Amino acid sequence: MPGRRVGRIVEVEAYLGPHDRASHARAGRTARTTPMFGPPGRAYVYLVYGMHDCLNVTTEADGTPGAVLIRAVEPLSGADEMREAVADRRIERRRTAAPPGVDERRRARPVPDHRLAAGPGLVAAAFSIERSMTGLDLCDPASALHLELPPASDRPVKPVTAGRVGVGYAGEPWATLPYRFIDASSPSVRVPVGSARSGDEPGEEPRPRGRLAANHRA
DNA sequence: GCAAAGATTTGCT
DNA sequence: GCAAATCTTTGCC
Repeated sequence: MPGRRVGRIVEVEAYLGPHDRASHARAGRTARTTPMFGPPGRAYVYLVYGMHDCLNVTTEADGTPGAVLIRAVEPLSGADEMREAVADRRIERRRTAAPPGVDERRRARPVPDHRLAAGPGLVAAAFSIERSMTGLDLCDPASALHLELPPASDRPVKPVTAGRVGVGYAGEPWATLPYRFIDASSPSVRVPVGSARSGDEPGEEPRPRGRLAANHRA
């Protein structure tokens, strides 16, 4: 399928229920957080900082809140489509005129493939994800946006854990619990210093991994 | 009803 | 390295 955007999920963060002071579910079941309380495998897309959409995948049984934030994806195919989608969204969300020369400079020095979806807001932009996709069944291959299992031949994950980003307001222990999961083998992530190496011992079960795929056009 | 802060990215100093 | 851009949701009066 031409233009199909596919990438390897290389960084995620886990958000738990109301007891997790860093989770949106800390406010309980509200209009915004209702999807977090729904069935697993569905999309929960929210707006952060008034400008970026972020994709979460619900994880718990229906009635129990929990989700995983997709923080970074390494493009495997459709990189040009992603670049176009990111550029489109930047223009789309721009309310004030861009400084002169900015767009020209960007065209002259395009973002390298591995950085196209190297952040939660960029993942949404690169895959044309928006809040209206909340509730979408990401486990259904027919969904415009969905999760896929990689072939066994994929390079192995170098699992690393770290504290979640931007949740200092939650206080301890929530701000520093190792709920951020990184594949250090990817050029699309930056491994923080002092982060804990986890698993990856010989003979251990392969770590879960996955891909994000978009069939829809930008 | 209003004020504050936010699971971020970008561009300039 | 820092501050701006931008708007929704939550918390408190």
